[in-house]
Amino acid sequence: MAKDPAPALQRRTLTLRDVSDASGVSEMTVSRVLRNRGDVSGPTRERVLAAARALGYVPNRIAGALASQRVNLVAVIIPSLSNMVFPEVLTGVSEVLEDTGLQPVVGVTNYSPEREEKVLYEMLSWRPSGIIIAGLERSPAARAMLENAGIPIVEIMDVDGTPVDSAVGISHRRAGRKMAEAIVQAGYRRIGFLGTMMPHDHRARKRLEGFEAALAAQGLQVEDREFYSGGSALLKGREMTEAIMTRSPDLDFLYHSNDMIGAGGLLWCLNHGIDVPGKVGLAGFNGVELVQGLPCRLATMDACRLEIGRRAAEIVAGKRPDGATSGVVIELEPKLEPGDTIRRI
Amino acid sequence: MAKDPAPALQRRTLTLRDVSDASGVSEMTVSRVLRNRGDVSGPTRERVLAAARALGYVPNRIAGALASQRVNLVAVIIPSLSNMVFPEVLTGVSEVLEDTGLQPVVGVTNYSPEREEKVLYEMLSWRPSGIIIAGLERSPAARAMLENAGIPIVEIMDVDGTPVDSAVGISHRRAGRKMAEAIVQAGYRRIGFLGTMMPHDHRARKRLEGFEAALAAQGLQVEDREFYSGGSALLKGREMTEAIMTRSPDLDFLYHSNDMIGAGGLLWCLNHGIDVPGKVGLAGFNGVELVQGLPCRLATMDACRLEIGRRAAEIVAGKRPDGATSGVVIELEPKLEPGDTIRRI
DNA sequence: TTCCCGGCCGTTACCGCTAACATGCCATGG
DNA sequence: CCATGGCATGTTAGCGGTAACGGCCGGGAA
Repeated sequence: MAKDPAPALQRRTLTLRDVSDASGVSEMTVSRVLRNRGDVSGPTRERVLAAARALGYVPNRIAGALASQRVNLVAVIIPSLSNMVFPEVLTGVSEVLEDTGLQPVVGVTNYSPEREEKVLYEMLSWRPSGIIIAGLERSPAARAMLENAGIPIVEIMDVDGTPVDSAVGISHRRAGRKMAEAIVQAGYRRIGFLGTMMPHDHRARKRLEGFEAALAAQGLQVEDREFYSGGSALLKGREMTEAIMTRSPDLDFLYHSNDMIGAGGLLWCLNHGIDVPGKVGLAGFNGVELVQGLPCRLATMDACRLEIGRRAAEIVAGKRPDGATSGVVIELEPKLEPGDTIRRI
Repeated sequence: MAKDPAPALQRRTLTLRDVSDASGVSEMTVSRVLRNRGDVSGPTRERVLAAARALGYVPNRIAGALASQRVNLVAVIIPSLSNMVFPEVLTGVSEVLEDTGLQPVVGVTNYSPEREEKVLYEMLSWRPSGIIIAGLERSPAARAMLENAGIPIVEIMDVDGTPVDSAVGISHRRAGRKMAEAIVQAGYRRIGFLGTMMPHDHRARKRLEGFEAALAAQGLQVEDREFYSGGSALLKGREMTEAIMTRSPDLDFLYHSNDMIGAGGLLWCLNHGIDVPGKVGLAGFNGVELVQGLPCRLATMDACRLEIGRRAAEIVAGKRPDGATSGVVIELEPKLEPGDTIRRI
């Protein structure tokens, strides 16, 4: 922003008044210049900008927001930052918000409904002009807060449920189903499942539900399953795969609830000389970049993370072609990427 | 928070006034109750809380912050969210801030000085009560903003330089040096380097500088090098390793600027039946969880990310034993984890 | 010339909340 | 008995901006 190093020894933080004094115009005029709003003559504008820069003035948005009843913040509430999927959603959001004057503010819930409630409350207390929040399942209190917020709400990642307002995501039930169908189609019959032990990861649960439903439709079922929580997902993937394959050596497919444990499973199989995808097939979920670097490409399903972030941001920013900022529901289509770990028929 | 779903059909957002009307006391008393400050009788407190809950009132922090001149926000400014290292720093920060009433707000710069300047300006305009910011290198304007902010500033990750105020981190030069010494000690002599092409990743640069300096002290040098930018780091690690080993087949050690490309390199070596660590040794940097899941543990150096986050937060929160909130410099000691990819002597 | 209009800038009244002070009440002690 | 003091509550005056409106001035239209 400014290019001059501001003067040393500042007693208190600067206000519009300081800039107006320094440039000989009213505070209102300074405000107009700094916001680029209303008519100000060229020379005046220059004088004001010079003064502001020289002083190192940084506007006080708190005061500005209170007076104008407008806040350029969009709350983005997500369960976690550590699993590669949400950072990509954020990238999409930032991209779209970039030139709107709006700014994303991130809150993390750690998959805890209590924390979600707290984070939401905290966010709302700053009166953001929109909310993007992961998932459709939440406590009654959280739902009430969203309903009464009076701002655009976009629930993301998932469309299997009833949104408060708008929603952008994929159907995880359908994703699970699709994967099951592809697996059965490829001739696998004795299928194992490996996943996380997170009661609040509703999307993983829905994928499994869809997966099992599709198997059932073919007269099949999940033969064995293995769960974990915490720790290095890659390592857990190895360990769980070892465990399940020892216990049920006749499994011919391992469906993992995410790519990271899937990668671990793949590494274990390759290490043990198991023929992939001949003897055992593998699949994960999310389509993270990582899988491209593995010795052979893990089958996965792209969760459309970037696109979800973009579309959600477009809604809150009023950037949709139809201008709608509420009641929009967008279901994206996850793409199956068979990679090298499902037999080609 | 509240447990009742708030009443439907809210015309405008609620204010203290609405709660005070509903509970028959003054706004000031409501304010006292909601902030748990000052004396309020038990019954009054109950009535007020009940009314607030029933209405679904959410305080307006904007007004509160303006009136009290206090903001419970701590700005955390980092280069990226997508490489596993900063989320862990954030975890440490959140942990410590948890019970202080302070709240972290994240800004991402994408390793761009211009964006850093913008993000910082934006953050400062909300008058946070502290700043935690990655790195020591920044534009004069950014430095000036920090110097004039009048709040605790903690620069994190790195201590090789002059902090504006406080700093918590490791010496990346020393980290590079230490790794070089361990490698030479183990008998490796023809050493290659693989890294990112990011002119603004000063910490990676410093590690390389330290690394080369230590080699030079032993009469050695980096024999070949390979750089990348963008894409899946794991895949790039494989590709770069293939490239460098094809070009310089006599290299006996590959030092990677981060664990992700190191993991890619390791997978490539294992895939090509190269004896690790006998014929070729490998090392990365960061100590990310991921490396534990690889077929053999990549040598790495823990960057103390969690601890850095914690210590930084303690400073801005005034939680240090000595209560200092400025001028604190903490150098943490990165630990070499030799794993299985450096010969044991 | 008069009138009107648009460019430019200032004045006033808040935005919703809290610090600081004022007030009323009751129990207590001299 | 009244002064004293602590509790519980109310009143007042901003915090630092901005919306809305008003005033002044110069120039083109009537």
